[in-house]
Amino acid sequence: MDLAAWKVFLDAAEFGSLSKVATAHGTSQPQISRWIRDLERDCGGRLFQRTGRGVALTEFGARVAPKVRAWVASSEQLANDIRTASGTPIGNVRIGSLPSTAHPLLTTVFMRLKKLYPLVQLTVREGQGAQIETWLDEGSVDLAILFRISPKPKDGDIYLFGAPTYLVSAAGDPLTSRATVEFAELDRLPLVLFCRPSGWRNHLEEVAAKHGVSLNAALEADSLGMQTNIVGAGGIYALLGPYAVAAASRTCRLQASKLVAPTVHRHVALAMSPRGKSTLACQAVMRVIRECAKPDLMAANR
Amino acid sequence: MDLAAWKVFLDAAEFGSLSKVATAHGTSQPQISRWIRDLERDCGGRLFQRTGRGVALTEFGARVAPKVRAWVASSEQLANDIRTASGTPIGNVRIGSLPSTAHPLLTTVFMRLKKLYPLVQLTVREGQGAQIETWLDEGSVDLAILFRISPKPKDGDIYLFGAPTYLVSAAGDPLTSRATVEFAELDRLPLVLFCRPSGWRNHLEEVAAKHGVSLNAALEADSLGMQTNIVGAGGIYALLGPYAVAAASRTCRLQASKLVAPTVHRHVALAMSPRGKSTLACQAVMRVIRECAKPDLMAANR
DNA sequence: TTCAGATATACATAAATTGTATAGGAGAAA
DNA sequence: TTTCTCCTATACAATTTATGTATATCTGAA
Repeated sequence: MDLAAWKVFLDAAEFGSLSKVATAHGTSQPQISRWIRDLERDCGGRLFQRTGRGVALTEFGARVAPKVRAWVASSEQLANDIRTASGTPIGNVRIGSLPSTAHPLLTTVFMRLKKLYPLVQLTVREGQGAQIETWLDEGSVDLAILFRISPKPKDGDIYLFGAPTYLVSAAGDPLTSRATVEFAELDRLPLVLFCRPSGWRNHLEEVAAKHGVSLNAALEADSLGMQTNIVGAGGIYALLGPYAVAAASRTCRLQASKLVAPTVHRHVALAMSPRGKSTLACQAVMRVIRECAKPDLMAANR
Repeated sequence: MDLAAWKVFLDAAEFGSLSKVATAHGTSQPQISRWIRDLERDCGGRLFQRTGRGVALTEFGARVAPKVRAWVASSEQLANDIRTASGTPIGNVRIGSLPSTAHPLLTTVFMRLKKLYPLVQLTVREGQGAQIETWLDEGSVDLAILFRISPKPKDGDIYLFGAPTYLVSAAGDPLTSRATVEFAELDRLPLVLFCRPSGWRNHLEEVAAKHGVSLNAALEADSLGMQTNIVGAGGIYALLGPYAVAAASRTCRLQASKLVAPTVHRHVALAMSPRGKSTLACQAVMRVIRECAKPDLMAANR
């Protein structure tokens, strides 16, 4: 009764493909093939029918799948119970984060965590907003740090701090030489924007429409590095948060001006996966993140 | 959540000693030590307190032990369910057997089993009567083949066939030259008998007392091989069943005479462990054993 | 303080797991 | 039907992991 192998079995039953399971688990396809073979050897019967286009549960496989599902759930429940009972946060916590906030916030979190809870292991995946949300829903990350637009937290989200939006250009650009720039000035300005679908992109378009401003998406790029370099070359502008500006400034000589009238505000939020197991380790990481996100600490790190 | 490791944990909690667990599992002590260490690493807390005279559960260990016990039970339950659902007998079946009946009965069983149910793996342990009963009670064997004296089966035992008792001597001995020998003739005869405690030994003594015969235990030996060789050297007699006689005859030149007036009868019985899991494999093995024990087949193999 | 009995560690060896490359098959499309 | 494509299974080499032996270390008892 190998827990990992049976979890693979359940995944394979769901995906209908060993290759996809291999990708999802970050391993090779032959490996999955062997694990399933071993399970079948131990059971004395075929669990899957190989169809040349993937795998499908046999009648036997379908019969045991629900029992296995229940057992896997109870096993993970027990693992959590034990770790909770130990009183020491331990285990792996997976965080999905925006590239811009990964550093320095998560760097600080990591250092602090190592000191306070050395047994907690952090896994950080970087991604764009929509992808991080997908990860959260799938349960492939436990926590996420992302932008929220709504002024009030919901779904158990915790708002860490607000993030105004800056118009970013190459150094020396007259438009961004002042401390602030009005939203209306964005009209027909060549912008590099994030690819759709993006909640942030939608929000920008909405605000623009409300103010009769037409956004000119000269380029769509999800890569922050690419946005940065394009903007650095001059003649094109980006709309970024403070972290992204700070990070980008280390690479190119840039100049940023705060967007006002209206200010476009986002919130950096800490979100939990709805499928999340609320382990001690997870709680500890959340606690540390909130501590590290205190404004005074942030200022010191910025 | 490694099932095997947690079973070791439970055993260690019961025995209070890693060394004993190692012996019971047929592995080395450092191995057990490492498994426990790994469990403790994964849990984030000490499960055992090392006392210099073994190990004792910590408060934490005591707290998780019942949950682990329940989970281990449910896991094994599931394993059985799955194998039963497969419809194919599979898995390991452990049989405790008397040395005398291990061959040829179990040899035949093994061959037949391999043909009918190739996925069933047999583990045969040989031992004396009392030890086999211990194994049955402990659950360290699933099935046992042993002697029963009572004329009627009980406890779910299945009687395979009757086994009369023979007086065995070296070849050429006048006392055993006839086909039968009367019980009364055993009086003061130098005998090699099985060690106490032994149900068989007790039964012999009882019968002897009832007939006013005094048994002379010139030697007590549980080893069948030793009994055989001693008897083969002459001047001393043994009381054995037909299988033992047949097996011994292949080693030494012996002569056997059936004990009568009264005949002392035992039954070769198939017993199940009270803690036994009635798997398909176990049922298959029992079926095959009963088939192989049919008198006509036995005669052909004798 | 010494001794007996137990667990932990070091290291060499044996075994298993894993990934890459490749072969073999079953459906889909022409 | 035939070809093509996508997927699973197998061979093999390299690495990692697990295991046993010998030994060190520790704790409680006399």
